[in-house]
Amino acid sequence: MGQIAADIARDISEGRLAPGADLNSVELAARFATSRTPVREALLLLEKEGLVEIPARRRPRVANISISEVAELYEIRAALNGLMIRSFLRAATDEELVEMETLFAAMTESARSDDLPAFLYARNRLHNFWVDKCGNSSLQRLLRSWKMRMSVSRLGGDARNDVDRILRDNGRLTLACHERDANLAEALIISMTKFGEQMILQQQSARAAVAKPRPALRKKNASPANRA
Amino acid sequence: MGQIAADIARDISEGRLAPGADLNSVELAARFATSRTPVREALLLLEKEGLVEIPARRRPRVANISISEVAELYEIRAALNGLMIRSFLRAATDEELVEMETLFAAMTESARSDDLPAFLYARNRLHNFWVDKCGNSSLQRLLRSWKMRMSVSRLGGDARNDVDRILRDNGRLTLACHERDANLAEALIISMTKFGEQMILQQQSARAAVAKPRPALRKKNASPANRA
DNA sequence: GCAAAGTATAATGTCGACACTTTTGGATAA
DNA sequence: TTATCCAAAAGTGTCGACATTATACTTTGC
Repeated sequence: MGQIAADIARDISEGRLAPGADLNSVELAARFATSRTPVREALLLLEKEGLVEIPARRRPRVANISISEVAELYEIRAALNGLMIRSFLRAATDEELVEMETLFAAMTESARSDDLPAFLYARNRLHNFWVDKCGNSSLQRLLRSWKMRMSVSRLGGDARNDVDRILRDNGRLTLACHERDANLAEALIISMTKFGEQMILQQQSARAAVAKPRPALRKKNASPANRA
Repeated sequence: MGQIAADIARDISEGRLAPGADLNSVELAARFATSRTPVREALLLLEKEGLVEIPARRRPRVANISISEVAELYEIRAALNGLMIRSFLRAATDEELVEMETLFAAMTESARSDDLPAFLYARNRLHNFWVDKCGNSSLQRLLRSWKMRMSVSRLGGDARNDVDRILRDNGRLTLACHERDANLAEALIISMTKFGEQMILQQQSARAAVAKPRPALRKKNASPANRA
């Protein structure tokens, strides 16, 4: 992906650019020390990824994912994750299964030492491992491009409460993979994906309750976030 | 989608632009009576859809889908179609099921009168109906954008031999939907999707055997197809 | 004081131009 | 002939400029 698009995508999915934030090409061009053309290209790319909305003739902004859309996306993601883990088990060598268990061990370890960032990182590594080794490059691209859209401002949060559950689920899935039980692995990852959806929805409603004294339309000066 | 992108996409998926055909932005800009900027935008869009390849600094060309990629895409498509038909059955009203049967009746009718184009059109209408009514707009977008990539030069062909099979399969699926048997419907549509894959692969190898006296690299004048 | 209308500012989408790279096609050498 | 090199032609990616359209601010009327 283009460097500019990747940068903006990261800013969005790591929460530095909130949903609705202004993405006018002039400011971005200045920020990236380039003309508007490559910026426009990047924004169009991100629009297709679903991270950005570009209403005709209006300024692009960070996409605002509705509750119902979250549900839609997670339903698709659950199905694709199921296919992914099946493909993984079909393609994986025994050595790779061992590698997988090493990755899970890292999760366990950081959970034991109460290191939340390390734990989330380890979980990511494990999941990415499955994706990378599933042997279906189109599926990889699809899942990766959606990961961004999903993980929008997910990290941090109050994931601490869920560490146990996440650890347990991933342990089960790792075991199922170890035993090459594709049906079980599929069922597990689908259930896990749906649990992830619940977490997102909770967070979203919590956020909506706290940070919305007003409908937030028609503000005087919009999004002072990226004012140098 | 942009008008230009849609036009080019149609030319590709209906076979007027063969895989590998040149898509340089100058000619396209002339053809669409515009500057290169909107053309470039369209090509980038189509690249993301998978219909076009744009090597850096080189001329864009119609994407060439490899055998293994076909397999990958169909595996994903099978899973998504399964989800789609489930979602359809969850969302569909009884009236819509009646409408569905009307559409299937049209298929039967055109098969009886040996009208192949009408038959394929009716099949498309039925399938699009399911997609349109599945109630998951993200899934709709995804399936639609892939349909193009799949149906690349599919129509016509020797589908005549397969009319019976297609009719039978769609009949079964329609019936399963009528009875709201989601599990059966899913199994059927997955099997149908895989059959579609077989057809594509057959056609592709047939074509490869016939139309490839040479590796087709380094030709003197490439693709005189779009010379006005 | 508040809403509506009007004006000024700012951003969009498209264009033609430019420097640089790839491709073409021919000239040269083996 | 066939391969290698070189110059001319063509194409790419990026830029700044422009007309058009949206937004922000100010003035006007109530």
